Amino acid sequence: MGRPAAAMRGNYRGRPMPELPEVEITRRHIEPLLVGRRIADVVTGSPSYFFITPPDELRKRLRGATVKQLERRGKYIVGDVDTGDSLLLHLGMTGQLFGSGAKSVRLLSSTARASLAPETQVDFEPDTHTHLRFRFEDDGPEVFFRDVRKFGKVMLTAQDEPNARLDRLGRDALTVTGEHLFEATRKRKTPIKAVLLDQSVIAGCGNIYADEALFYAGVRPGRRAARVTRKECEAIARELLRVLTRSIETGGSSISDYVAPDGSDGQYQDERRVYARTGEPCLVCESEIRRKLVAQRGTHYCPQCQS
DNA sequence: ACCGCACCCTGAGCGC
DNA sequence: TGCGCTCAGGGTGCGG
Repeated sequence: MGRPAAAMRGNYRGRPMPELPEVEITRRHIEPLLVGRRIADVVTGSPSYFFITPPDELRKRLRGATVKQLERRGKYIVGDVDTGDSLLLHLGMTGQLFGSGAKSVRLLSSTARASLAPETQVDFEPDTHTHLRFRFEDDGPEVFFRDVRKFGKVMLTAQDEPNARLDRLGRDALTVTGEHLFEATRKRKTPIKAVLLDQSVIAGCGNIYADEALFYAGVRPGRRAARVTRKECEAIARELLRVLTRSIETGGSSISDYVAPDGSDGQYQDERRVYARTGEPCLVCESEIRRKLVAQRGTHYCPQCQS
C-alpha cells in the first residue's frame, strides 16, 4: 500500500491525453460517420473558449454541407467540406468525438462510473460538456464532440486561405527522421523534450510519447537539445516512430471492442516504461523512475538508463 | 529568433 | 462526510 503522496502525484489516472495515436484512432473511427453524409443541422453549446468560430456562424456555414474527406495533421482532425471550407477539430486534453451509437461507461464521470460494473453499457445522453452535435439528412447516427475542459477547439476556415494553426505545424511525427531532428536541435538551448513537444518541429508528439521515446533512446529529457548527438537524434526519431505506430496498432485493435472512440482506451497504457510510473522500478534496471518538471510538463525518466 | 511562463478549464484526489 | 485546495495538460500569446 502506502506509497507516499508525493510519489503518487502526477501518476497515471487512466485517461491519456489525446496525442497523435489517439487522434488518428478517433479520425479513423469518425470518418465513416462523417464523410459523405449531408449535414442537416449542427447543435452547438454556448460561445466559449472552445469555439474559435462562433457557434452561430458554425451552424450557418455547416448546414447543408458535406464533409468530403477527413485527414489528420499533427493533432488536428481536418475535414474537407464541399462548401470550400475546412473544418478543424482539436481534441485538446479531454476532447471526445464519437457517434450517437456509442455505449460506454467511459463516457461518464468517474463518480457515475463507480456505481456501475465496468462492462456496463449505457446510452450516451448529450450533457453540458457536449459542445457540438452533427445531425444528418439521412437520419442515421449523430456525431458528438464532448470536451469537459474546453481545451479542445473547433473552427471553420476557407480552404484557399492560409491557416496559421496548420501552417505552423512541422513534419508529422509519423514521418520524423533523425536528420530532421538533428537539424532542428542544433541551435536550441532548450531541453530536448521541449523540442519534441514543439508542434512546429514535430507535429503530433505529446507528453507521454516524448517521455517514452526518450527512455528507449536513453536520453535524459532535460538535456540541452544542441547537446544531443546525431546518433541519439536518430535513436529518438526511431523510437518515437515505433511507440506511436505501436500505439495506433494496439489502440486500433481494441477500438472495435468497446465502440466509443474516445481515444482513451488503447492498450498502450500497459506498455508504458516511464510515463506516470514515478517511484516504481525501471523495468530494465529496477532503479526508481523519477519525475521532474521539464518545459513546464510533468516528465518521467530513469536516472540509470538515460543520460 | 528563442525561451520561459501565464492563461484558458474542470474533475480527481488529497488533507483536514 | 464533505469542503476546499492543488494539480494536470496543449496550444497560444506575450514579455524579456
